[in-house]
Amino acid sequence: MRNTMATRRRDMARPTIYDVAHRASVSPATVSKVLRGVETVGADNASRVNKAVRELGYRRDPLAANLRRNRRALIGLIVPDFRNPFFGALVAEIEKLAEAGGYRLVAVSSSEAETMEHRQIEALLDWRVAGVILIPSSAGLASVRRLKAEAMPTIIVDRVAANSPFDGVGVDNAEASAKMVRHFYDHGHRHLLVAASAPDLPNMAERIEGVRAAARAVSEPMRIEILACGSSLDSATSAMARRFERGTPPKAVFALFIQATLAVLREVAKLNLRIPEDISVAGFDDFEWMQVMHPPVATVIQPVEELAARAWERLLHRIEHPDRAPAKLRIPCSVDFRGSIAAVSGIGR
Amino acid sequence: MRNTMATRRRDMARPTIYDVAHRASVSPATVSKVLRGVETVGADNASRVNKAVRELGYRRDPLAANLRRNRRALIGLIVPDFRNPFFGALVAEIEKLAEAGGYRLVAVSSSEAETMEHRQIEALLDWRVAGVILIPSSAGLASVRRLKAEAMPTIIVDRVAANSPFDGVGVDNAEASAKMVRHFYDHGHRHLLVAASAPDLPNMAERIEGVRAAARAVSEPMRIEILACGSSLDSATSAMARRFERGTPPKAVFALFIQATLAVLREVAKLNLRIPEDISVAGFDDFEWMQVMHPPVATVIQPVEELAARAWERLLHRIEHPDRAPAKLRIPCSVDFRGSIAAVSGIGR
DNA sequence: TTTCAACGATATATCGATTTACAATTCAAG
DNA sequence: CTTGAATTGTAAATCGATATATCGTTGAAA
Repeated sequence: MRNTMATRRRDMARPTIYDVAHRASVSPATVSKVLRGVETVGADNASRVNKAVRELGYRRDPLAANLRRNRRALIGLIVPDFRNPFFGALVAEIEKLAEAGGYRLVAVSSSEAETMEHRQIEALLDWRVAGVILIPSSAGLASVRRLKAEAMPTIIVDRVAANSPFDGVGVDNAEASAKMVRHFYDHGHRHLLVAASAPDLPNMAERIEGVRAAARAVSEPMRIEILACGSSLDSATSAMARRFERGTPPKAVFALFIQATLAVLREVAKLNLRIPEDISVAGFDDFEWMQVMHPPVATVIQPVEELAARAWERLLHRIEHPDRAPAKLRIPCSVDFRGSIAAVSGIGR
Repeated sequence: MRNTMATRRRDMARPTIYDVAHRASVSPATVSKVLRGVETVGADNASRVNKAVRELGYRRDPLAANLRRNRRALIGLIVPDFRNPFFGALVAEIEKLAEAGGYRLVAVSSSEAETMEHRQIEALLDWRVAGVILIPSSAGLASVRRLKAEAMPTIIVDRVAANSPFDGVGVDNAEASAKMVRHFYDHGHRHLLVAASAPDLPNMAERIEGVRAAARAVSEPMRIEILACGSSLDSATSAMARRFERGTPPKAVFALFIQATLAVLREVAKLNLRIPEDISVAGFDDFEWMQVMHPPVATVIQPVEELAARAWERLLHRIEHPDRAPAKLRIPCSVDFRGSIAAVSGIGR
C-alpha cells in the first residue's frame, strides 16, 4: 500500500524517502542508510540512491528524521531583548554555529520578564529542542528548575550565577569593571556614580563587586554611589533624571548597561553639560554609535564572538555528556578608554 | 501493544496522549478531540480527560500534532541582519503576534547575502513552515522563485518590489524622503549628498526616487548627489571617506540607511566638523542614540509595530486564501526634524 | 416493530522518516 | 559438503499526534 502511495505522490510537490526508494529500486530503509552515511550499503545501491535523490530534488524532512529519536535538531536560544544589538550579535553568531553543526536555531525573547521566560521555556520543551542557551531575565531559579527537571542540556550565557546547576559562559565582569574604575581613579576621580539595572542579576552583581573591589584597592578613598535603574530605557532615564535633580550632579558616571549609558547621555544633553569637561562617562558594551560621539564614549567591550563560540562548544559537549559536572567559564573583556573620561586636577568631591 | 508502551512510559519524563488516554480510560482519539476542542465528546469523558491532563502535566507536542496535516505551526522570518535594532524590533513584534496566533516564529538571518538567503529559504521549506515573512537581501528574484514554486504563503516586508508576485508590506519611502528633502530645501540647502546602500534594492530605489521628485518639485534648482555605499558599515565608511576627501565637502547629507548615518557621523568626528554649523545631517530609521547626540539627529521614523502588524495580518490572510491576487501595502512614516539640520543664509553651493 | 439518522467513541491508517529484527546471500572454516 | 559468521537488504514497528472509517447506541420516523 505504501507503493501505491509512492506512485501517487510522484506528481506532488515534495518527494519523500519512498519516492526515492521506488526510483532507485531499493527499500526506504536503504535510502535512509545512504542519507545518514551508514557504511553497510552496497556501492551500486548507494549510487543509485544518490542519483535518484539528485533527479527528484529530494530533501530530507528534518522533523520527521528526528521524530523517532525524540530529540529534534533544534536548539532554543532565549534572549532578553532582540532590540539590543548585543543580543542581536549573539543570536547571529550562534545561528552561524548552529547551522554549521546541522542544527536549526530557534531564537525567542523573554522581554526581560520572568513569566515570559517561563512560557518560552515551556514552549521550547514542547518542541523537544535538543538543547537550550539561556540568557536569564532574572535571578530567579524557577525557570531553571523546569529545564533541570526535564534534563535539558542547558548553557547559561552572560548572566551566570555562581551557584547555578548549569554550565555557564560569561565575561569577567568584575575584572573589566575594576579596570574601568582604576582608569577613573588614575584620572583623579574620587567619586563615581555607578548605574546598574537590577543588582540581583548575576552580571550586575559582579560588575558592582568589581567596582567596589577596585575602589577598596586604591590608596586614596573613593566614594562609590550605586544607582538602581531597572532594565528598561524609560526606567533608567527617570532614575537618572531624579538623581541629577537631587544634590550635586556627579562628575563621573559609569553606566553598567546600555540603557543606563543612554540615560546618562540624555541627561547630559538635557542639562547641556559638556563631556568630558563637566562630566566623565563610561559604559559597558560596545556599540557603533559610541565612536561617532565627540568625544567617543569609553566602554567595556565584550567579546561576543568568543562568548558565542564557547557557549556553543559547551552545549554540544553537554548534549554528548549529560552527566558531567557543570562548569563555569569566564572570558576576559577588553576596555577601550576613549575621550569621554577627563583628567580632573584637584580631588573630585 | 500500545497499552504496554503506555504503561511502561508512565515513569518517563513527558507523558504522551496515550498516557492521558489510559488514565482517563478513553481512547487516544478521544483525548485528541478534547485537546483540539472538537465538540462531539461526552461531558464526563471530556472532564476525565481534562483531569488526566492536569494530573499528568501533559503538554501536546506541537510538531507531532501537525505532522499529519503537513503544515507545521511554524512561521519563518528572514531578516538581513540581527545586529540592526530595526530588524530586531521587527523580530520582537512579529514574535509577539506569532505567539498570540499559536504559531512559533523561526527567525533566521541572511547576512545581506543572496546565497545565504537561498540556503535559509531551503531550510525553511524543509521544515515545512506554514508561511514565510521575508526581508530580501537583494533585488534578485531567484530566491523568490523557490517560494513561489512551493506555493509557500509569503509576505515581503520593508524591501517591496512593485513587480514581485507576493504580498508586500512596506513604508511610503518616497513620501518620507521627499518630506525630508523639502525640509533641507526650506532651510536653504540647494545641494544634498544622498547616501544609499545598493540602489537596486526596492526601498532604496524608492527613497532615491522620493528625493529626486522633491528636488524637481521645488522652485529653485537643487543639486542631488547620490553616493552608493554598499550595505555594510565598513563599505559605507570608506565610501564616505573617499567622498569627503574628494572635492568640496557637502554642507548637507541625507543618509538613507543606518550604516550610512554612522559613516557620515564618523567622518564628521574625524574631520572635527560641527553639526549643524558646518554640516547638516539627516538619517533614515530612528535609534535611541540619535536623541542623545547634540544636536539630536533628524530622521525618518518607520512605524515598526504597524509594519509588523500588517505583515502578520496579511500572512494569515494569505495562508487562508492562497489564490487571491497579491497586494502591496504602504504605511506612512513620520519624520522628526531634529537639531542636526541648520538653516543656511545664502544659497548652498 | 423495523429502519435509519445522529451521535459518541474507537480502531486503524497516516504523516516521513529511523530503528530493529530478521531474512537472504556470500564466503571461509571445519 | 555442511556449518557458522559476516555482510547487505528489507519488512515492520515506531516516534506522537491527527484524520477517517466504522461500530454500537439511542431515539425518532415510518
